[in-house]
Amino acid sequence: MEWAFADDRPIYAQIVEQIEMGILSGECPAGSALPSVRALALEAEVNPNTVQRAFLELESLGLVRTHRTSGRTVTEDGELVMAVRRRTAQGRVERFLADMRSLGFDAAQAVSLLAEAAGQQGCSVLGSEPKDVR
Amino acid sequence: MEWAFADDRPIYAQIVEQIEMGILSGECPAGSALPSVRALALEAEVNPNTVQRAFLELESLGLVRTHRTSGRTVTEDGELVMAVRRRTAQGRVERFLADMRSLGFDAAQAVSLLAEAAGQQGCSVLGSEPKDVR
DNA sequence: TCAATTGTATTAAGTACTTAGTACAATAAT
DNA sequence: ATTATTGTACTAAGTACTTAATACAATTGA
Repeated sequence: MEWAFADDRPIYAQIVEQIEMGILSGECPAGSALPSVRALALEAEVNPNTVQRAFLELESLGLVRTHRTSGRTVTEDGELVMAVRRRTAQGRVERFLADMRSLGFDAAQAVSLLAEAAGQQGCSVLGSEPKDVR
Repeated sequence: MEWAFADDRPIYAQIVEQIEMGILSGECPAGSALPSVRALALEAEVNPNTVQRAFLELESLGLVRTHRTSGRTVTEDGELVMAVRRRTAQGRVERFLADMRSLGFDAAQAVSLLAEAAGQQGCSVLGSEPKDVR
C-alpha cells in the first residue's frame, strides 16, 4: 500500500477508507492479519494515535476484529463485507450522478462521458451547453 | 439555494463548491450579482468571515469579480467558465472510476451500474465478486 | 450632504485533528 | 520466568477552522 494522504480531510478518515477499500475489494481477504498500530504508523509515517483512531472506526463498522495481544484481523463475516460493498458502490454512483447534475449534465450525458472515459465509444458532450436540470 | 453543510469538510470549501457549481451549470449567469458577504452569512447561517474566505477563493479561481462597494458578480469570461466546467467534469469522471476500481469493479461494470442507476436498462453486477484490478 | 451598504481587517476564543512522549496490561514467544 | 509485542490510555502542544465582536474605508443612493 502507498499511504498517500490529501490535506483536505482528516488522516484517520483516509486510513479508514483505504483499509476499508482493501477489505471490500478482496485485497485483504477475510481473516487476514492487519498491521499493528505501531507498524502501520511507521509505514504510513503518521502518529500511532492516528492509526489507533482509524482502527477503532473500522471495528465499529464491524470490518475488523481485535485480538488483545496478537493484532487485528479482517472480519470473517463475508455477508457483511458484501453488503457494505454494495452499499458503498451505490453511494458512489449516486454521488457521481448528483455531481454531474450540479455541473449541468443530465443522467444520459453522465453515462456518455463515463463510457467515453472508460475506453468505450461515445461522442463527447463535454463541450455542450449546461442543461437546466433543477 | 439550500446551504446545507456536511461536517467532514471546511464550511468555506463547501460554499466555494456550491457557488462554483452554480456558475458552471449556468444557474448563476455571467455578470449576475452574488449576495453580499453579510447577506450570504445570514442566509447560510455561518460567520461572515467564513463567507469572506470562500469568496476570496472564488476570486482566485477567476470565477468571481469584486466591485469595491457594490458587491460581487460572476465573471463574464464565458471561455473560462466552460474550461473549468470541462475540467471539473473530467475530474469527477476519473474520481468515480478510481473509486469503483478500489471497490473491485472494472470500468465496464462501473458503466453498467451507472446506466442502471440512471434509469436505463442493464443487468446488475452489484452482487458479483470483486475483480482483482490491481 | 448624509446615511446605508459594501468589502476588508483585526483580535480573541473554542473545537477538532495531529503529533510527541510516556506508560500500563495482556499475551505470545523464547 | 523472561522478553518482546500487542492494544490501550493519558497529557501536552501546535495548527487549522469557525465563530464572535468590532472597526474602518469606499462608494452608492436618497
